[in-house]
Formats: sequence, C-alpha cells, structure tokens
Amino acid sequence: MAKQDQATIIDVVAANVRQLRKAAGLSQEELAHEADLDRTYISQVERQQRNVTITVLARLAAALGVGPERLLAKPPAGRKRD
Amino acid sequence: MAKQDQATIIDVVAANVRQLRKAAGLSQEELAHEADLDRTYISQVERQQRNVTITVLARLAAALGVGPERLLAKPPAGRKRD
DNA sequence: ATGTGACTTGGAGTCCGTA
DNA sequence: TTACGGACTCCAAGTCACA
Repeated sequence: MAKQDQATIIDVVAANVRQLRKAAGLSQEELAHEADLDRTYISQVERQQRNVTITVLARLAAALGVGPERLLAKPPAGRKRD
Repeated sequence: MAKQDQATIIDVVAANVRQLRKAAGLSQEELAHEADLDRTYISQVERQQRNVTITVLARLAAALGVGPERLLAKPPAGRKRD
C-alpha cells in the first residue's frame, strides 16, 4: 500500500505557498506586492484555482525567499492528520 | 560575487528537458507521446520559446521518469566558460 | 485581511505545413 | 529526426466588484 499521493502539483504548490507565506509572517497582500502580483491572484493560487506557469512560480519563490523547487516539494510525507 | 544565475527558469527547464530526454534515449516525438503533448511543443520548450505551466511540467517530469523539481534544478555549477 | 465569480487580453498548447 | 513558421483554440494572467 503505497501512499497515494494523488495530490496534483497544483495542490502541492498551493499548500507550499500558503505555508511559506505564513511562516514568513506575510499577508496575501504583502506577498502579492513582493511578487508583483494581484492580491486576489495569491488567494486563488492558495485555493488551488490556478495552474501557474513557471515564471509566476519563480516570482512567488523569490518573494518567499526560497528556490523554485521548494514550491514543488511535497509535504514531508507525514500524516495527513490535521 | 555570487555566481549570477541570471538564467531564467525557462532556460533551466529547457536545458533539463533536453538533457534528460537525450539521456533517456528518446526523440522529441516519443517524449511528446509519453507526456501527451504535441511534437512541436517539445521542440519549442527545449528552445526556450515556451513558458510551461506546472501541470505540463509535471507531465514532462513523469514522462522523463523524474520528479518535477528535477526539471527546475540548475546545472551543477559548471557553467563558467563555455 | 481573505474569498469568489466574472471579465478581457495575451499566451499556452495544437495542428498544419516546409525545410 | 528536428527547426521553424502560420493559424488556430482554449486557458492562464491579471484585474475588479462584492461577499
């Protein structure tokens, strides 16, 4: 029984953006400003409603102070127990 | 002076796709088939003419047998003089 | 401070060729 | 087998009004 990571890459990016943003103590609006994006766009990304391009991914990563690949990293395979 | 990776994420992905595709011994057409993409699209990606979405990035990675983050990994710092 | 639906514009992604 | 161009469809980018 492998763990089924059926989670799409969109879900992964969404979770990472939100998690890293909060870890950085930023509001969506502040992050939007840093990444030169619209406030509501950030909201949509975090809500898994956007299939972002790699250029936007790079901007997000830069604004969050991490490398782009960090945004694709799946959660540490822990439990889904929230 | 840190090494300046002014290379855009598009350049990085392009290089990685081409390199991994060749390493896998696939033609563009075969890779296109595996990733369920158009033949000419692969060509354009490798020539840095396309800004791919993360879903396509994931499909390419899967077709190449690697994780998506692998496609964003920059070349091992060997790039000094060509 | 965030969520959401609707909207326009530009580009992602496809298909046709030709070299 | 790949590069390259044109023409096409559809969706991502980017923004807004309002909850």
